[in-house]
Amino acid sequence: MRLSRYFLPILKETPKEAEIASHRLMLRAGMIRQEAAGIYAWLPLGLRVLSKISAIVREEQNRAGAIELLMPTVQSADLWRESGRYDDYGKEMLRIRDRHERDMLFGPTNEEMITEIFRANVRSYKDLPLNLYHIQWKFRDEVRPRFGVMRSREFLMKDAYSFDLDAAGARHSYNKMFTAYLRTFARLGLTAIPMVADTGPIGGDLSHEFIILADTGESEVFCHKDYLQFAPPAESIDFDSVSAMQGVFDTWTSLYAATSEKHDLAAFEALKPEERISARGIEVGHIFYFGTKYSLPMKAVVNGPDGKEHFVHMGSYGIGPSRLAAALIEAGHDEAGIIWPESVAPFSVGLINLKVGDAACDGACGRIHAELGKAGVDVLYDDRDERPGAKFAAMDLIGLPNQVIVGPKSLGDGQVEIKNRRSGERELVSVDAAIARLSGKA
RNA sequence: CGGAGUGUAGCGCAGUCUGGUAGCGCACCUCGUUCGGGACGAGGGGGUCGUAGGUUCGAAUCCUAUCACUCCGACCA
Repeated sequence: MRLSRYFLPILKETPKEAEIASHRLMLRAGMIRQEAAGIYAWLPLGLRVLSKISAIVREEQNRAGAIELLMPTVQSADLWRESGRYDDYGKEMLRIRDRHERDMLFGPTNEEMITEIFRANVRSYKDLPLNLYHIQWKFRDEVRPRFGVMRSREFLMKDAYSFDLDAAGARHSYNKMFTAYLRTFARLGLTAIPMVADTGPIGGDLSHEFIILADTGESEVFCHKDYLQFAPPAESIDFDSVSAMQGVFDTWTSLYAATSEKHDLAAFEALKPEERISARGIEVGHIFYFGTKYSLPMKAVVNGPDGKEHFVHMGSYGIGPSRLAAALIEAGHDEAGIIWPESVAPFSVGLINLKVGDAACDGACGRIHAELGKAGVDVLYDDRDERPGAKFAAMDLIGLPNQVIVGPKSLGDGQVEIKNRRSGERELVSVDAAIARLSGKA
C-alpha cells in the first residue's frame, strides 16, 4: 500500500480527552475517531488491527471446535422477557422502538437469542456437544465510557455459547474454551492470567476472567508470580481429550489468582511475599458456566439416551477484540509510539523512501514494494514527498514491527537499512537481502 | 446518577471578567530554497464562536434555556 494513496490521518498533537497511552496513540496514529461518547469509527489502520485480532480469535475458536454464525445487533424485547432479563438488565441496555411501536433493543449480549436458535433446531443429545459463536458489535450503555475503545459503549465482541447434555459435558466445554483463550492471548503476544471472577448479570457459579497486567488497568488483581512463566497450551493439544483439557485447567488454576471482588486475603498472604503480585489488570476475556439458567426459562431441551427430556447445560465465553486493540497498545508502546506484535501489526513492513523523486531510491523502493507484495507481505510504503524526520516519526508512531529505510547515502553502496521497531536495532543490507529477509514475514 | 469542568478552523489554544463585528501555533493550498530523525521564506484558503431565545445601536463576550463532550466517584467484554 502506498501511503500517498492511503487514508491515514496522523495527528501531531494529542486531542485533550485522551488520558491513557492506548487512547492517545490510537487517535494520533489515525486508527479511530470518536463519533459520540463511547462510540468510535474505526479508520483503515485501526480496522486492519481489529481484523487481525478477530482472525486469530476465530482461528482458535475453530480449533477448539466452536462453529461460527452471525446474529443480528438488534433484538426483540420479547426474547428477553422470556428469560426475565428485560427487566433485570437495567439502563445499560439500549432500548429502542420500531415504527410499529414494537419494543426492540440493541444487543448487549446474546444468550437469549442463541438459546432460541438452539431450541428451535436441536432435539437430540446426539447433536451435542455444540458450541456456536459469532463476532459482532455489542452495545452497552455504560454510565461513564472512558479510555477510548477500552471502555466504549459500542464494542466488538466474540461471544461463544456451549450446549451440553449435563454438567460434566459442560465442564469439558468450559475447559476447551479456557484452553482456547490461553492460546489466543499467547498468539497475540499477551500474557493473560485466568482469575477467579464474579459472574455479574450473566449469572452462574463457575467463571474466570482473563487478565493482562497493566498499570492503566481498571481491575485490581492479585496472583502468584509464577503465572508469568507458564507456557501456553501447544497447537497440537487434543481438544477432544477430557483429561488433556482438564489438565490445562488444573495447571492454570493451581496457584492463587483472583480479582478484587473474589479476593481471599488469607489465601493470598499464605504466599511468600516475593511470590505475590498485587497489580492492576485489563480484563480481555471472561468465561462462564451457568448450567440451566437460560435453558430452564426458555425451555431448551434435548432428548437424552434415556428417552427423556433434559434441560441443556450452557456456558458463554467472551473476548473483546476492540478492547484487545487498546490492551495490546498498553502492553506495547514507547515514547515514539505503538509497538505492535508481528501477529496483529496493521502492516508487517514499513518502507520509507527518504528521497522521493530520486531515480535510485524510487527504483529500489518500487522493487522492494513489488517483491514483498508478491510474497504476500503487507507493506506500507511511505512514498510521500515529506522530510525524513516526519517519515521516521510517522512510522514509529504507527508501530510497524519492521522498517526498511531507503536513502541515497546507503543506496550509493547498494544498501538499505532494516530497522526493528521493538529493539531499535538497525542493519545495512543489500536490496536483495532485505527482500529475502522480509518475504518470510507473510 | 451525584460532583467538577469545557464547547471559538482538522488538532492544540488565546480572546469572555471590562460588549465594538475573530486571532495565534500546528496542519492544509501555491511558489521557491531545502531534505538521513517532525525545515525556512513569501503568498493563500478555511470559522453563522455548540444550539435556541433574550438584553443592547451593537453579543464569542451579558442573561435564560437547551444540547454535546470531558474529568472524579458508584457499575462493567
